[in-house]
Amino acid sequence: MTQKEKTAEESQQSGSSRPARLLDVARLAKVSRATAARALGGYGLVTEETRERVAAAARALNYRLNEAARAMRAGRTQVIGVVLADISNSFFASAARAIIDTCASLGYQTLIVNTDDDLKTEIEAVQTLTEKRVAGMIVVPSSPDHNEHLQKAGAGEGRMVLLDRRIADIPVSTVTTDDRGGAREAVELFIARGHTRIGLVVLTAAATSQRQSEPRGAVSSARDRVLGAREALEAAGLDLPKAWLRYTPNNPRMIIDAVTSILRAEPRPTAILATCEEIAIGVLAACRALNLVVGRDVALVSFDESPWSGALTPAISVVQRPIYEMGRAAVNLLVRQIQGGEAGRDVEMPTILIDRESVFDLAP
Amino acid sequence: MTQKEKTAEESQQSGSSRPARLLDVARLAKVSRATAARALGGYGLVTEETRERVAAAARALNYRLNEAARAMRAGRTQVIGVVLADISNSFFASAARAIIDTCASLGYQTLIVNTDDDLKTEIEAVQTLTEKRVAGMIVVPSSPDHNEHLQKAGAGEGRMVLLDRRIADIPVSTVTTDDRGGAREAVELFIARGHTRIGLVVLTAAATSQRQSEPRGAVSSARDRVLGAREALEAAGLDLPKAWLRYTPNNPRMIIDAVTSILRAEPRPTAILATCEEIAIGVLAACRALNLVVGRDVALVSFDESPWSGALTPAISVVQRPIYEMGRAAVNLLVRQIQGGEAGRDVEMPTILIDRESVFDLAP
DNA sequence: TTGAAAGCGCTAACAG
DNA sequence: CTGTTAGCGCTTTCAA
Repeated sequence: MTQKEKTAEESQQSGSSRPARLLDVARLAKVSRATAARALGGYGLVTEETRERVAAAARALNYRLNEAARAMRAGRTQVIGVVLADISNSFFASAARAIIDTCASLGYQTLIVNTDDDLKTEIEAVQTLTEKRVAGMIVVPSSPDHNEHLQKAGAGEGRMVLLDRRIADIPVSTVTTDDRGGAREAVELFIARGHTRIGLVVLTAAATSQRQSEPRGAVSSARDRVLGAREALEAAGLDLPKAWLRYTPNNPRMIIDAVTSILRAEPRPTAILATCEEIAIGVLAACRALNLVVGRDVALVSFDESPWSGALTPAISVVQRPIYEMGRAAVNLLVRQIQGGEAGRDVEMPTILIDRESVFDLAP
Repeated sequence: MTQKEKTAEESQQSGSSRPARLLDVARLAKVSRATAARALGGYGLVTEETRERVAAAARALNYRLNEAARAMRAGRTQVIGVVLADISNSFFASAARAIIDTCASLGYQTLIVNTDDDLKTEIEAVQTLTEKRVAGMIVVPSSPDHNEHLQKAGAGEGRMVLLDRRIADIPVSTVTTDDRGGAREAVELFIARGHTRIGLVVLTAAATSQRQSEPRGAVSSARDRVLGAREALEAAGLDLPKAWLRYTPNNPRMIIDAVTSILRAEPRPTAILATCEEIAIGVLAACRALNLVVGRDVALVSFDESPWSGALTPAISVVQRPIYEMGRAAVNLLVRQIQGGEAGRDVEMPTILIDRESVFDLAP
């Protein structure tokens, strides 16, 4: 025992002393640090007897691996960063849930950052996560145009997967849903029920106030939903006049105003496609205020299933997206990149139209 | 230039080389590591000129601090761990939003773990976070009884704050709301409107199926709401027969069953207090199925405001909790502990009863 | 005002 | 099968 290392008190009192290090365990078990590491880490060759002695020592000292040290040595953490607009939004919350679960099952922890769809915040977040040496990140990009920061981070050591929104010309794999197809089906349902005056309310952080034309910087999922709706309308020879189309930022008051202005048009649409839950809520609120009844005066389909949708009267028809699966797929793609180094392809998941009661039959 | 350290290629090509270290910056700026650290870290004494040279070098090399190394040296990370039941649940999602925001503004990142209110998962989560050397954690405890793991983690280096639920006999500061008062006010509102048959549906992970008596291990917030409701009933000389009380786990089907069985009682209650959003949704669904109309046949008050509550017809009256403020308070308490070492007191925040349309007047 | 050097706790290459 | 040893990148005395 000629070890010259600093003598740490081998006290077992939990409160007073600093947490035990590997060295302390090794000492108590009367082995070297290397052996202790092998025994605890379950790699290399160690006698069963030694292993047990080490395990006992670790238990006695209440030893916990110092992840920071391990991360430093490995040059990388077991952490995956998630950059999204707003965790309190139910879509992102569900996606986060899936991401956290999947990460946990693969031995990763999850660091979450909100951007409020602000590009500057997003750029900072990506930098911070890079500094933290996360193993990879999952990003819901706030802008379809600006991607230098993603390029830089994704190209380097850190792996990256984009979620929910595509970005042009960037070699980063992306998990999305078929928003276009979902919107198309929704509008086709309206048309099949006899609706010809169909309105569309689009939520996008790119708009600063409610407006009739697509703002610069609208994100792919929002644009795709408009595209899909237009496709279905065109196929049926129907028009989408500006009076029935609104883009609005995510603000309850402005959403209600946007819906209201559509419903005040002459003639007013008999059906509205809401591009997300917030808009659907706005449609409900606006109809209430205008004394219109959803499911009788105004047909409604909304993107994204919510626990409320099916419980309301009338039950709201929705374009359901496989949110949990999206989050899981993103993590799997990312981890495969981290571990295998393979590039991974883009994934586009199908939507499901759940037809409930909010799309009434418009007698011809 | 007789530095004997390994020569790292000082290439500026972003893709090929490893990220620049402090040493690389120091070399390029022709100073020592210590000086470079001082210049970049903004502490100690450095000439303005040197500082600028270092800054320029850092920029040129696209230098990013290695947080893992810093954490290892400091023995602690700039990360706060959050252990909660389910991030996809809107209450926790909002709390998480507040926590992440507040952490970010104070220079901390946020690691989130879901437990699904499972004690074993919670114990593991606390251990993992301890291993990661988080600066502190915010825990929504899944059980009012088992606290050894929290004691151990909270007593040692890592600081801790409990959120939403109290635990007996533990020296850890806690942020809660006045659930008892909130429930009391809600029931008082029912009574003021002439309701005397008042039902109560309580969500608790401690129940494995819907039942009429309080399960072991129900969490303080759930129990307090029952207590508060009972207080108001007693004060009015009213009874709470078992037929009008149900405890149910968080499962849509079981929630609906619980509500349905109450509404099938003879006589049936004219008012129901729902202890959370999930229950409120269940009440809506059950009423739908039974052809009862909320706000006319059944009065409803629910805990926790949701964007849907005010948009529905009838608009749902709720006991609103200051969720964002709770999360913020928890972080502030925790960070004060981390930095100042002070113990920090418990915080109980008030609720607000928002009276909308779901509590109708019961003519005498 | 700057530099040299000693570790933080862990892992892995190499030697015994 | 086990031990010795050399760092990972950073911060921080202590000396110059």
